[in-house]
Amino acid sequence: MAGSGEPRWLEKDELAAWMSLAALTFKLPGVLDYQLQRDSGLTHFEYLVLAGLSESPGRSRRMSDLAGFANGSLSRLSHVVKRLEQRGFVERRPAEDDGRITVATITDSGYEILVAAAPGHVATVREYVVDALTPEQIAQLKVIADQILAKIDPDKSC
Amino acid sequence: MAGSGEPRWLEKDELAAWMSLAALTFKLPGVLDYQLQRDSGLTHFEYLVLAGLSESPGRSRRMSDLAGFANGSLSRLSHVVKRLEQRGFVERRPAEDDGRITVATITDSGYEILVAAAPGHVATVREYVVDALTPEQIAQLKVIADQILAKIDPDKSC
DNA sequence: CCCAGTTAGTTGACGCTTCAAGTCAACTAG
DNA sequence: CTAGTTGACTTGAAGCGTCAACTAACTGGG
Repeated sequence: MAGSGEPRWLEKDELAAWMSLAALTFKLPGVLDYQLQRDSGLTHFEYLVLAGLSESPGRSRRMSDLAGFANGSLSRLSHVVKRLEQRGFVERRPAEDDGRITVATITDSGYEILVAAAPGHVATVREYVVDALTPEQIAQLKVIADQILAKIDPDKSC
Repeated sequence: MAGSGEPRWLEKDELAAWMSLAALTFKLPGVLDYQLQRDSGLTHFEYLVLAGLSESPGRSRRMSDLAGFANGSLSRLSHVVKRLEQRGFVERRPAEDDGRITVATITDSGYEILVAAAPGHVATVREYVVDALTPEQIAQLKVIADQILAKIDPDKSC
């Protein structure tokens, strides 16, 4: 698909909204990563991985789950978890009942890093996103983002 | 900043909206890049660079301008333009009046690539973003994104 | 049982982005 | 006019993500 004939061009306001969204997807990750990296030595993705583990039963989660939670590919997660393991923030071991499955667990030192990183990260999210919007806009944003996400992967119902 | 005392935690719905937006900023770029790469051998950033040049007077623009337009750092742009130049899609030369300035120009072959890429790209934007939303939501999205962007770089008024 | 097929995860190479350092041109004060 | 500073890029190295290939473990039909 995506190439047959002449697709409907974007209206002026559609284009403007898209350009704003595109700018956002380029710039927001940079802001988040910069703050986390500077203050805690973590990327946003690493933060999400640690956060995902910390709020799971037994502070553990299988790789595929975690990848879904952190919005990344399994391959990406595998690389990241290897590095986090080398830094002593997580551990990995195969599941007992199914040897194909790898279960990652956050360590105490990983948990400490996460707890130390959280306030600054939350403050940044607040500063750039939440406090920039009205409560009504926050509600709108969630609906909008979820509708787009539903198009991207239709299954993963949240 | 971003670390003094105990910052206000996120409310449940604030957190939910943020997680949706975060998921979006992780996944949307992948979708866009994938389509453009597969169908035209371009990244979204490269596409924006070519598009920015094509709609500028003389099909030319100085590097800093272009970096701002394409939402990237000057360094990133410099690398990308070098590669695009090697592929024959753009040319570079110093400005006549100020030798520090580099002016990039899209070539005919670059323009062809862009024109060939555009329909598929627009169709993708339509499929995943524009058609997922109501006209009202599109208007909301623009306002929301612009407000967040204004926090990120307060000067760059559009 | 056993082998083909599927599922889960890992790995290495390659390309891209970032960061810090470097270049060169243009002001600017003495 | 020249020494120092600022501005506009460019460059190289280092780190991260993606893709394709690979390994290992389970599953299911014959």
